[in-house]
Amino acid sequence: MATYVDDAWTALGDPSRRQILRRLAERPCSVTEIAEELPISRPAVSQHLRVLKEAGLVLVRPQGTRRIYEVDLQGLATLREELDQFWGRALENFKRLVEEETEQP
Amino acid sequence: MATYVDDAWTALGDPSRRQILRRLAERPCSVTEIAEELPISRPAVSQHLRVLKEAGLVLVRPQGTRRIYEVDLQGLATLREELDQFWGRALENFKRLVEEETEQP
DNA sequence: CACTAACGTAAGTTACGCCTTACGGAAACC
DNA sequence: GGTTTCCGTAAGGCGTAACTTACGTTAGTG
Repeated sequence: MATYVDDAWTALGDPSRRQILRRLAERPCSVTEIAEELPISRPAVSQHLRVLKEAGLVLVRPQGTRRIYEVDLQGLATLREELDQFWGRALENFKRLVEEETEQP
Repeated sequence: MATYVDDAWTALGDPSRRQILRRLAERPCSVTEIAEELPISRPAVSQHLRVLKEAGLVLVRPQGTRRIYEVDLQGLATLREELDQFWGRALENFKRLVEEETEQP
């Protein structure tokens, strides 16, 4: 269940994909629309969207000949939770270490 | 100021680096210590730690011949804030779209 | 002062990810 | 039915990131 999200981190490792996702966060739009605002070709955008889709970060909604992509809020929420958990654990261990140091200098 | 964090996302794009960071979140430890638990060589770990350090995700603390690495809570917090902002914006736009649709079907 | 342990870095190889062009298919429009 | 638009995928080139081995350095240890 969490194996899915690990790919989300890998997906966000690419600058172009982060830019695409940022774009989709503003409003859903088509492939061509995205490609026009990026310095890469349309097929390249298609491939990035495929990766983002497999990572559970975007959703597709066919509309005529066009395919409207949008952010998958659920996938994004899962990512946020994972980062939160990680952050919490790091903070815990940090506090614990500080306490141990003050107890035994 | 935010240029820094963008590299953090790239840094977390690598599975080995995520594993290293997870390890450091449990407790700070040395390079050799990390390498022993990973399927890669010690110099490889060194290189990963360098990337994580430049991304502002880890800190180094020399201790004798060893170098103790630990999670940089500040860098991690910045990352969390960025994700939070992004998530908030996506959620806003989603709500807005739903409202627009219900108003004009 | 050797000797060892722990580490960073350089050099080199290799594998993989990103991008391109080219092609084929599905839906609207005439 | 022909044409156009929009899109996904295949094939291939290419840069680079991730790893390895080899070496040099620094700090403890006897």
